[in-house]
Amino acid sequence: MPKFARVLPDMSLDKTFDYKIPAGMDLRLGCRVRIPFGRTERTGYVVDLVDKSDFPENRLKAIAVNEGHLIPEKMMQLGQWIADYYCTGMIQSVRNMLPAPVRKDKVKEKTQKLLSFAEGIQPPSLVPELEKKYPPRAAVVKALLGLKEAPQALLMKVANVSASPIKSLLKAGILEEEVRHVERDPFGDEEVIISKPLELTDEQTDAFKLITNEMDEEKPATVVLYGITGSGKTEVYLQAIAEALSRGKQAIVLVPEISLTPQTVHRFRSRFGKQVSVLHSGLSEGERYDQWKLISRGETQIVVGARSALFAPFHNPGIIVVDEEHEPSYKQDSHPRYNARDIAVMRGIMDKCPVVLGSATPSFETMNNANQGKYKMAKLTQRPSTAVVPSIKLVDMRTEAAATGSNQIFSRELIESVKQQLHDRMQTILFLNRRGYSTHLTCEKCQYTSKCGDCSTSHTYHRKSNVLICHLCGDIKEPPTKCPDCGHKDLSFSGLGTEKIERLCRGVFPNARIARMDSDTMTRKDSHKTMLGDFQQGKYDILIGTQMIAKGLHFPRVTLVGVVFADAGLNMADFRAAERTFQLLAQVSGRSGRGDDAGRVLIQTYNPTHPALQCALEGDFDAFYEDEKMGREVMKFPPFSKMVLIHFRGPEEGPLASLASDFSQHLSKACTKDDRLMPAVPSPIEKVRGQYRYQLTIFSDNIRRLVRVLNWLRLNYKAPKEYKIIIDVDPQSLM
DNA sequence: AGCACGCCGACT
DNA sequence: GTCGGCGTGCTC
Ligand SMILES: [Zn+2]
Ligand SMILES: [Zn+2]
Repeated sequence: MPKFARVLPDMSLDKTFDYKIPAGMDLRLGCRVRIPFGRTERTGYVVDLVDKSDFPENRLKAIAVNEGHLIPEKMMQLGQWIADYYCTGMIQSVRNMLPAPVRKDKVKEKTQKLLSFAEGIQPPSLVPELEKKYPPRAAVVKALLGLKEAPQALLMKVANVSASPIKSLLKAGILEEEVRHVERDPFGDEEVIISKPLELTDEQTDAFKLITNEMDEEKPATVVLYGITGSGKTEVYLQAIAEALSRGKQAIVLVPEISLTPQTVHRFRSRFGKQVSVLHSGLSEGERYDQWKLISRGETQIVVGARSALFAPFHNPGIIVVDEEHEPSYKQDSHPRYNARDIAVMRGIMDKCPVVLGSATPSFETMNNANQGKYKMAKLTQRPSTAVVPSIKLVDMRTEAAATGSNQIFSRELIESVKQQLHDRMQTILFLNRRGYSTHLTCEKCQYTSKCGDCSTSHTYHRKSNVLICHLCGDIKEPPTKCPDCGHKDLSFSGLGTEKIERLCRGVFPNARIARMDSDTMTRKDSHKTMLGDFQQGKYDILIGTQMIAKGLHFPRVTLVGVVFADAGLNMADFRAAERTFQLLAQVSGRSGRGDDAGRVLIQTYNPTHPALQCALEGDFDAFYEDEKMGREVMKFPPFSKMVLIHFRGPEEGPLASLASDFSQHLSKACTKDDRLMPAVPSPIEKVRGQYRYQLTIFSDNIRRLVRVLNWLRLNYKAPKEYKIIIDVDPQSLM
């Protein structure tokens, strides 16, 4: 055992302190300890074990208590990597790896009182006499003969008695009570019938073999499982996981929060039963605590969960699955701003286990890694023969405008189709391809959006100063007073919203029952679920919404999906606009129909030749990838460079702008030819909750070096009071 | 980050 | 006289 432990106190101090290790204390990296600190005692984490200290060794204090090993050694290494790469302090990274209830350790172990017969009691012999005098007590004894031991509530139910006969039996010394620790059960009383592994198709077998072969490699590769909707990715995961378990290892399954439904968890529980634990935001503090402890004690072998489940404290994971790997929600939007998909790959390297990235529409970065040979690739292209796919059609709104004499929001074809749906008592989803806040100036009629020629990115409209700004290069432009394409005078800042579509809809279909879902109407946390539930039960005919209604796409009575303006997504000021639009349309088109009618998808657009739309229409992912590759290579957008976004926040605009440009100056001194430092600009959303926002973008061919520079600035560049500098490496949102 | 020390003003 | 404002400095 080394002489000293380097300890990180659990407060936002982010400095380590060395301590003597008392004789006989078995410390490892990742232990939680109590340390004397100043004149008090506090909690900390052991981050290093050393034989020499920089501090005068005779002044070192000793660790007070070892509270136990919370974080596996390799995860401490992972935590340090995250802190370095995403430019945060180690303490934030360590905290991030522990669920709040575990870190605060305020959760009480749940206990249950179990009733059983007292020792030395011959219960059957008691029954005849009790039956004469106290029939309820006899019922309790008879019930407990079968149960052997039971909590009071269950005993009352089985014996069909009140609490009093049990109390009497306890008093008489016939029953005794034992207090025992139990785990809180997040699964309710759900009965699980264990399912047998399904027979794999040839493609699934190939995928399975590709993954499991990696388990024997010294340096297991990451495998992309590219499988169209309904092609059976999950069965491949399940059998690969079984293989990892058979080698005495554990498995981590990440699923995007919104896909983490009881049905998803059930798929895993019905194969692996009690070996499965879950970690997600729907758990109570106590449940989360218990699930984490089960994993930590090695009592479960599999975890299914959202982003943070990646930090499940398994000591020897044998496989890590990231389902729907393209989902932007894998990126955390607070410090440390890690992407769980990328960190999964990193954990796979550290734990020497294969990582499986599954998706029907892999992200461009992942495809690129696969095509460059960094990742291996397995494809699932077949659906069961019983599956039906919807018919997809692009509706050219330019010819629609020519035919009707003016620009329209709804094409005649869409209107007729909806009317038919209403007549047939079938349901319709009207989809607005928008993500978050609209920040560009768009022609309401023809969807024209001004773009920066240098950066092929939409200009951002800033209402206060009435200018268009390119948020990458800072190019400033006067907004046009009328649409350069169609001459329309209303160029709208907010873009077409769901509200307006609802209004129009009520006008065109006055008798239809219409529901609208967006982040404005969905204030309560579960109102989203409620409305989807109501829609599924047929309480509405038409559902209007953005991304968040994606789940409804799979409801069987939804046989028409109208994408109102596919262009809205393409015009977002984000180099991933085309990719996101393609993924969304592919998802809409891939809706798995059951029964005989998968229905129709109508995609309205002013830009029908756009590759993202054409390729989605034809389901041609490879063609889309090739086209997108050209665009990104020319611009050197990620993954052909790395991107860092730096946010500046503060209460006054002038000082904030100065801060941003001053920081930029300091940064530019440390930049090399490998870095492209863009000017500081006001953020697309200039002000949020009284805080002004500026941002600056850096592209780099040497991210490790850039990150070292940024870490140095983070520690040494002091922003004025009330002003914040936030570093976001590999951003998913450019706002 | 906490927490103490410390050095000034305003209230009993 | 003492209560309390938060500036400065330290924690192995
Ligand atoms: Zn530009
Ligand atoms: Zn126009």
